[in-house]
Amino acid sequence: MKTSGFSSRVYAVVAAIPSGKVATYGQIAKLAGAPGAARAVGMCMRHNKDTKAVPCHRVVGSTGKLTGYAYGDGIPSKRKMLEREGVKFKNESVDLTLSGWVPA
DNA sequence: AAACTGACTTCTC
DNA sequence: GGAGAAGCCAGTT
Repeated sequence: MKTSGFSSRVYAVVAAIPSGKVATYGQIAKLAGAPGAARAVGMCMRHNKDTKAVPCHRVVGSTGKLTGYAYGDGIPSKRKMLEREGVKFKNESVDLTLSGWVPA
């Protein structure tokens, strides 16, 4: 669905996340031009249908905790994919200190 | 147009 | 650090 330009910006930002790194919803919202709209970002991700065009699995919570994921087995599958890309995990959360995406 | 919902974030206990 | 409550933003109904 077209929804709005905001969603398009969100998709663009998420698509810009390099492999082996993860970004938080707040970070994406800020880069998308709507700081604080972390929830809105998550909504777009859920609506997203192109997981390969928009790696929503590289999007995690502020603490690195894996949230949502409407594909595969959900969280478990998401976690597995990230680990495969080289993302460091702390139990059920991502180690943002090592795998946190830092936009240029 | 108003109200509700949601893959969030932050504060306080 | 974990549990509970309040606040924000955009989208959907």
